[in-house]
Amino acid sequence: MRADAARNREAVLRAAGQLFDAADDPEQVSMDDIAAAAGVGKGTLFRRFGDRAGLVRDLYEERAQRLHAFLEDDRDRPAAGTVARLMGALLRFKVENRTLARALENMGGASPYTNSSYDRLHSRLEDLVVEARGPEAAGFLAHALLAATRSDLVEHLGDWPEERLQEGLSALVRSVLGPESS
Amino acid sequence: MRADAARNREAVLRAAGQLFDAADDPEQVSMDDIAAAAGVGKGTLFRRFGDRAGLVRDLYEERAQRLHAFLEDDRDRPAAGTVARLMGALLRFKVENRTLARALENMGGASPYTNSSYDRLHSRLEDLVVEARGPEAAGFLAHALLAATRSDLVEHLGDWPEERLQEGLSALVRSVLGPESS
DNA sequence: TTGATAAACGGACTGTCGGTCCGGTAAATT
DNA sequence: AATTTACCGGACCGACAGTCCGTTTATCAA
Repeated sequence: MRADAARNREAVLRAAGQLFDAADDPEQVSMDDIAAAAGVGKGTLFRRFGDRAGLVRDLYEERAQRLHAFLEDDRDRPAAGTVARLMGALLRFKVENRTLARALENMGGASPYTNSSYDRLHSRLEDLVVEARGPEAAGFLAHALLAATRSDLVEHLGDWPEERLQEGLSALVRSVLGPESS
Repeated sequence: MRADAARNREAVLRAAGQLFDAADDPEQVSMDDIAAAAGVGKGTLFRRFGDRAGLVRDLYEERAQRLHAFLEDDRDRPAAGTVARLMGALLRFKVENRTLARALENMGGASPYTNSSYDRLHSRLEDLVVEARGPEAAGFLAHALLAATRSDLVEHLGDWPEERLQEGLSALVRSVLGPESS
């Protein structure tokens, strides 16, 4: 990748990140806005990212790296509470990246599910569910846990204090994995 | 409402229903398509339904009446298994109305949550959760149960036999409400 | 240093779609 | 039959995702 290309890629991701963070609704952020804010032509956006979904996915996954790094560190902590910590961290992430997460999840197609971050979370969670209660329905239960952090649900419950959401999530985790999982 | 207006309203809902049923992706169905299929001008659509979201909501709620009628009948059946029956019926509904449900849930804003069908399901479910395990986190748990039937999840799991989805849902219900809930 | 080459650039352009507007049409009412 | 008024349809508009192509520039070999 040529140097100017790499520089522009960074500029675009940074600009898009700021615009999504500042917006209440992902639809307020157009591709033209992003190009303008990055000081770049529109063609550059589409050449690099393919389409809007690609740009949003790349930005989301870049931000999700922090989350996955945390989960990696978490591997050598006590097993009890691992799922609770994972879900807690995920909710934090969704709250901190509300608009970007909504952009990703509303993109149509199977967008909430066609990104590597989701796959990684799901397979980790599935393993933990199997460990805690056996293989029966483990795949589905892992999806169900993740569905409880869907960003439009978080948005819908926007006037709840985050603490209350965390308690709800925690009750859900205890229900699915058993009381010793906290 | 004038007679021709009522007639056109019906024609539009019927046409829209057929188009969504035939489509794989809600975005394949444009407002122009619906107007043309209904034999009606575009203005008529927007005058009656306000915008695309309004039309989709009205159509969805019309179809959901069957579901709510079933849930009403279900009130005088044994309490054990009520939640499981409700969730099962809801999943059936989502499968039978896959594309329409995706249209509703992807409409942006808090669209999956701003329709009377969701509110009714949520409050019924919340009551049942309170009855089974007390008020703690009941509201959130009811949302979480409903989130497990999100139509894009159903879509993502499109190659699972419906039976397997039902089993997963059933395992989730037993976890949240206790084993005597089946 | 320079010249050739291919990658990258940018912004004008296109097609589509949701939503509006308004001159015409026909129900309803007397 | 005349009048009113809600309703109709489709031409029109603005916005946006995505494309195209003439121009620029990084790279590298001579």
